[in-house]
Amino acid sequence: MKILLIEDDEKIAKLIKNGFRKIGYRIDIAKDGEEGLYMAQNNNYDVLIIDWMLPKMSGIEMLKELKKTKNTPALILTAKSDIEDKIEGLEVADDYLTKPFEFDELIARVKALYRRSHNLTDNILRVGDLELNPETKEVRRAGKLIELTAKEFELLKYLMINKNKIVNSDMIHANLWEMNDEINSNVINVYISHLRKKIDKDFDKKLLKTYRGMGFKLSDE
Amino acid sequence: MKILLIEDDEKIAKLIKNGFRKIGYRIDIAKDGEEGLYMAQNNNYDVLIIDWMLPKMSGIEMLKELKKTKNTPALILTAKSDIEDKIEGLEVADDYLTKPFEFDELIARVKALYRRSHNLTDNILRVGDLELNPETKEVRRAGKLIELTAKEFELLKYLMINKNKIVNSDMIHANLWEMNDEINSNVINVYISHLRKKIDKDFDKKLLKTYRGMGFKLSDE
DNA sequence: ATCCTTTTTAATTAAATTTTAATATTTTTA
DNA sequence: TAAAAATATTAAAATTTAATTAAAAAGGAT
Repeated sequence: MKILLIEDDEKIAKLIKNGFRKIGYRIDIAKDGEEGLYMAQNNNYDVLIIDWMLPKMSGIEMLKELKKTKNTPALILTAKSDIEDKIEGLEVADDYLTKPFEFDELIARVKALYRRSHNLTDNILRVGDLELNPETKEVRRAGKLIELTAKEFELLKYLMINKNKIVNSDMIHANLWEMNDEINSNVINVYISHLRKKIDKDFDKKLLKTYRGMGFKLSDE
Repeated sequence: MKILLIEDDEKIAKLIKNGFRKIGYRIDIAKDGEEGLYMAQNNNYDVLIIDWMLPKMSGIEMLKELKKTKNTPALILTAKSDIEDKIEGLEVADDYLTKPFEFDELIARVKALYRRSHNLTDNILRVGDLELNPETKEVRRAGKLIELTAKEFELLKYLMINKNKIVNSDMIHANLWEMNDEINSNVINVYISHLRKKIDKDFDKKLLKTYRGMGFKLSDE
């Protein structure tokens, strides 16, 4: 999951970023409304978290502008005092949360937004006899539990969401690593290799295939 | 997809070139405005990427000149400082990007320009019962999945985009190979042969025909 | 701080695609 | 009909790309 946080207060930004990193989410940060708008327009984030009060362009303005062209789900952060008189602005947002808030609640709401927009109703992802439960983070093949590390899990989830599609390294990179992570090694190949060892090695039917010069595809055909 | 990059800084040029090669795009490089203009006028590129500051002729001048005769979509690269006072020049460009930029973003914008100019809405290409999905990179004939290598896929895509038209080896070469790749062999014939084996051999109706002295045509007539 | 696990890098090995080149086939035309 | 020209096919060489492995670095947990 890729999140864009638009928040001018560096401390809060860092705090939220670290919180989401702990649970394996990738997060980019924009420092004002304009930058946020630009980044949101030019990337495909799963969810936006936007502070109401921002330099250059308020969160609401920014979001109104964005929604003209793109429908990334967004959660607005507001102070209680703001909200009382200006509720109307919140209609563009998909959800909002008043500060101060519990971090767990922020996570829960972001997850909910993600699910809503991808219309995953807590659904288990399936490819052949391989199952992945995004909620419990359980992965099974032919009923047998498979243990994956966080990155392996994210990679598999990405491949499952894009099942039957060839996805190339750039797409994987854009989804599993943060924007400014330069990767000039073969991490992705290494993870593909690890994943194969865990999900395909002990089974006859291989689900994860390489398409040379094009990418990788997870499918049951 | 064929791109012309006009950039005098060799390092940056190489970087961009490699980035696009990774995702299977062909890219030629011009080192100054004049050379760029010449190459853009005399070839059919899908997209131009032009550095603003260039020896001999600035990117903007060059583009203004080009647009008199040809409407290749162009993206201008600028330093942030340039842009503030000279916005007016940017009107000739179809898009611009300020340095430093994220490579992913450049790719996304180039793709967007390409789609816009070709008004492609990511549609599945069809010729008779042969289908090619550029999104998933799936090729099927009569519903049956056909596996192609990267080059075979690109060739087929090119033929499908130009369905019912005779395309000759030079056109194919210009689109699937880089300009300075000298090919003095029969690669294209070899690929045509491979392609026939995969898409026509097992079927009665042959879709890919040779027109002696003229080229090849993919059609269902 | 230390240990353990995960992530990333780097080097090696393996494999498939791409290209070349030689040969065969088909079509044209003299 | 035979020779020449153009295209097809095939197999091998060259190149590129991916897989694997091991080690280093980074991150967490105790």
